[in-house]
Amino acid sequence: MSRRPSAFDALMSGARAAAAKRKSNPEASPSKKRKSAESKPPLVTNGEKAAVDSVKPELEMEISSTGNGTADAASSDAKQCDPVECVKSDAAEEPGAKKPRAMTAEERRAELKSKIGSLKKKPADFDPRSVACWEDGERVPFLFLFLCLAFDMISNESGRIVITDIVCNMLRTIIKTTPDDLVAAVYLSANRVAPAHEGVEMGIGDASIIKALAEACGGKEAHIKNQYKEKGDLGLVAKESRSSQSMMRKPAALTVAKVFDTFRIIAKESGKDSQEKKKKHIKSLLVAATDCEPQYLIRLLQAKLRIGYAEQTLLAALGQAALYTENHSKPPPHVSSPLEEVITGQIIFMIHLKKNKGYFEFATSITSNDLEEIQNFLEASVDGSCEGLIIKTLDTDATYEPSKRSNNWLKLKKDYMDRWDTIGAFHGRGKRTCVYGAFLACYDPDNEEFQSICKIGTGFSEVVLEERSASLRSKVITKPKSYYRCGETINPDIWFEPTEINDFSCFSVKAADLTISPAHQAAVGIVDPAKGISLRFPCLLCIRDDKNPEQATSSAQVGQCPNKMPSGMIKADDRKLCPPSRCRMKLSMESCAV
DNA sequence: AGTGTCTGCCC
DNA sequence: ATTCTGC
DNA sequence: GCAGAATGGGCAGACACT
Repeated sequence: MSRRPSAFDALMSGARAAAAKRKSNPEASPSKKRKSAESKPPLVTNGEKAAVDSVKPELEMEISSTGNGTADAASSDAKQCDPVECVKSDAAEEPGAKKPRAMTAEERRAELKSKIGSLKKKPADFDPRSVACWEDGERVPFLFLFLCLAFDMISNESGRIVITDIVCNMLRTIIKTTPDDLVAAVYLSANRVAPAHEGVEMGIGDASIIKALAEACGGKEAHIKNQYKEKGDLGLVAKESRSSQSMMRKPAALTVAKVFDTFRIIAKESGKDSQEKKKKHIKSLLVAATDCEPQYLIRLLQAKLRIGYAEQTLLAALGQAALYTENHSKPPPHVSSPLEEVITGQIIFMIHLKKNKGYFEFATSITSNDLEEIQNFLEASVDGSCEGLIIKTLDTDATYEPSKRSNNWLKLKKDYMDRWDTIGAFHGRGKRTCVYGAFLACYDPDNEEFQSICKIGTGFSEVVLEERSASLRSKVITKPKSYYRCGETINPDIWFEPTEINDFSCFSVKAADLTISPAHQAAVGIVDPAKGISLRFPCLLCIRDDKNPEQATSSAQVGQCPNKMPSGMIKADDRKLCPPSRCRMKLSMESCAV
């Protein structure tokens, strides 16, 4: 259902008063020039403040406007006259228009690109008008947003401060010129379509995107998939496979508002043929996209912007932008605080329990600071099929704080350790392009079959991943061996020679648990006639490259019983609970986020 | 109506 | 979920 | 220590396909 409210949501839900104000004035057409239309006090800062404050209310308005418009997506598309066109005609009608000739799209882009660098200035030195190549009130070009966020800007920066400054300046630019677009810009750059607690999702995944992409560029799905594997970035694939259909008439340039609206429409589509409709919307965006736009459109759809910038940075930038554009004399009324939301959540929870005739009960607990005692209690809990313990300090005032990790509440869990061979791998994506992103581990029951047990994609340092990828690349075979047994839903990109032929090297893997798996085949037939066993939270510990290894875990061992696995080793964590020599299992402590 | 695929969400 | 990396 | 970006198993619900 609804997720935990984030700081982002809290911020975005500011100033309902402004909402009321705006709702009473719904005529304010976004495509009209703001200066004259709103005729707010001459003091710009006030206008900007309103813009910042009204982020949420505006969103609500937009939602309702698109929602009430028409059920049919196409017509609602059409109804929203293209913002750029509107503005252009506006300008043409206006006798005193500053810019006599509308620039061509290319000219605009060139201008934008040449100016965009100054976003890097310290906010104090930044003139929020200096980079805008659109007029006040004109819809902000989508390209602007993603030139800022990606092109030579953020993606080439690694310092948080600089990135925050850039985003801050970007937001200020929008606030200054087209405050109506702020909501869309903020949501887009947060890669969201609605506040988290509303649970609105686009319902678009890689598979749908690949289909849309294939149709958009007239290629085959398989081809797109291969490109994806090769390039590790669907966005790049989109960018490079430009539409093959010649476009006689270039659609109007994408705007921030247009993209955001379309995303909302996509999110709202449901029921029969909804997938088809979503695909259509995506294609329509792609057709209109130029430059690096396809790349970021696709990345947005995937919710993988991966430019080293995400919610927290946006938050900081938003706050900073607000500081630069207003005087924060009075906090907006009725800002719902995170605390409020939490309380609300609890009430809902209790109602829910009542409905379902649930009840509370105290967890089994001990009070102790004796390590051995805790250790025994942990083992008892594990024997009782619990995941582990929650440890809570009694010294400090350890209240539960949602979404926060602290050392006052800790999860205490056990780990399993074992060694597995590798029979396959998957191409890495993003920063793992060109290396394998995950490996298919298996175990070998008495040398007759290699049965898949899990994929492993975490625990690799970059160096290890590089090395492993390099050394395994020479072991690639075209088809899985007949004695590789692996669930049908698991399709590695690459298969490897069996490890007998390799120089023996297997993975030391740790896991939180063993589970009966519908997908993996380890020890199939032992625990279940059709199901195998898999690992929960598998994670690479190290790679054993010795020539004379002990054998990897055998079928008998795994098959015995989940939760009863012989544990390999004993390695204490940074925060030791007990001396390693006494541990039979690794104690993994983490702060508790519940 | 039954099965398969995809997505989101949980951990 | 777990983990690694750069700041 | 934080933020971000890689990656895991498994399940339920929604659609699409047959």
